[in-house]
Amino acid sequence: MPERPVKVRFPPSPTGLLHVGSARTALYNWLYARHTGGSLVLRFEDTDRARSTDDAVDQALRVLEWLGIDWDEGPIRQTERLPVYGEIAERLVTEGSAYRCYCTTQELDAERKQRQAAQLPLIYSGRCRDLTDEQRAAFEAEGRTPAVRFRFDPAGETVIEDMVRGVVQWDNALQGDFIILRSDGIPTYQFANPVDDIDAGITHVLRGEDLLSSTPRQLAVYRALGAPEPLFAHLPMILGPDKKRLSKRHGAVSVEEYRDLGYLAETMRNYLALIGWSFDDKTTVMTTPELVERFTIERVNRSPGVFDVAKLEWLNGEHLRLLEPGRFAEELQAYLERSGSPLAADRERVAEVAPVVQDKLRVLGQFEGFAGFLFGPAVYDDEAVGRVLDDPDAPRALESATEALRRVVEWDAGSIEEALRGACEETGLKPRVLFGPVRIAISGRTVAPGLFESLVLLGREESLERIATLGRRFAVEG
RNA sequence: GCCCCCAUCGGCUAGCGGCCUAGGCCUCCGCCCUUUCAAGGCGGCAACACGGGUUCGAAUCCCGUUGGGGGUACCA
Repeated sequence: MPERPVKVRFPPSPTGLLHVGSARTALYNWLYARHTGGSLVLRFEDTDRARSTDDAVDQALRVLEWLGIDWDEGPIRQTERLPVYGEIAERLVTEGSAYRCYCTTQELDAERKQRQAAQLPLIYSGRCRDLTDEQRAAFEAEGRTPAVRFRFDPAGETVIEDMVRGVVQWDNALQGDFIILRSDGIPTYQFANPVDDIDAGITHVLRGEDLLSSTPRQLAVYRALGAPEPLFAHLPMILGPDKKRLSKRHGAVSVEEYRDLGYLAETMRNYLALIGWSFDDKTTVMTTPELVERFTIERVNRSPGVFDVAKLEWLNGEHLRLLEPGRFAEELQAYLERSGSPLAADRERVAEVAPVVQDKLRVLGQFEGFAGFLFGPAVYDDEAVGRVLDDPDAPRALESATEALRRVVEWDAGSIEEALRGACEETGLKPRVLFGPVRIAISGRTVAPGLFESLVLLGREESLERIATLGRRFAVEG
């Protein structure tokens, strides 16, 4: 095989939301193209007119953009190239590599049922393989519109050397003649896919393992057309926690959902790369440039992998912490805007608060609940408040904290900490006993950013106000 | 039914005949730190599916079994 520069492609069918499995395939193709200095072609396989939608195309484009996966050619749509497939199919018919098939769906179904019962492989019988001109004319006269079938030579076997699976072979007798052009003239995947790959000069086909068994048919098209064959790399499937094919049943399955939950694109690239590929025995957290530099097909593994949200979440925390503080604030702001959060309006505040939450969040979506009290009135969690009300030391804690905070001269984290620790000594209360009620008083919850930083951001007046408000509840309820 | 692929801790994986009393990461469980939570530090539980071979030696090679996945469409 002559050396050609690497050219890969990502050909989703726009029939729904872009799945994490498809995204992983897109990522691998992109990483391979970038790693090798090759190019990536984006193509929408929309020959299933019933299920393909423009919305799905737009959505895929948006996801790819968000993921930072860019392409060098396209996007092209197969429905824009219909005449091309028609011409090539016609050529194959003329050359004898394909023929018109007049069988109806009902006839085909009946045939299949028979074979099923006889425990035979479910392939087309070849009934229309060698029709005479008279027979064809008769069918036409009946009003039947033919589909075009590829004449698959049943002799011998098809062998490929898959880049991840090694040698894989199939008995050609078990392939059967497959349809390349439906009776309405629209090409099938088995045909349009290789035709486009040939036209684009694709050198490597990296795709999901679910497409492995369609390889012999596509290769047959390459051969019939006398085109140079690509190298194949079939990637392991991504499974749900129950080891079944990942689907909506398993929860979030589209990339967009993870984006909306507050995952970083950087995290998705890192995580997706790790299902089915590894750099070595100890590297987990990788930036995208590192991924590009390190990605090779040789290290792609063969076995299917389970999509593990827990690890994805952990990894997102890692990437959040890796962000330079300014970038973190930007990501946070962008996320809040995109998700329509009211907090997004106060950009300055977001920038102020960002530093105190950067090392605590795992996903950006936690921000509102975590730091919302710094943007407006605290939302009091009943359980947290109950904890304070049940605490016999709480009134004293709130009181002494109030006094200490009143005395603070410079309202900064250091001075506040000093003052509150002083209050601990005066009252003899342990830090956790004294700080706990204060935290709940100002934030409404037990889980929040650092106490001192929060007090600084809230300001003295508001802080004291909130502490007093909670204190008053002892009079009423306590 | 038929064809193809796969098989290491609960999950992601390292391992490409001796370096393996099987390593890393996530999860989980302890402990430490501490201002709750988170983060961080330390430690722990936990796997070569099974059965035959080959070999001086097998997680690594071969065969079979079992299990899982995919395909078998005028879907892609």
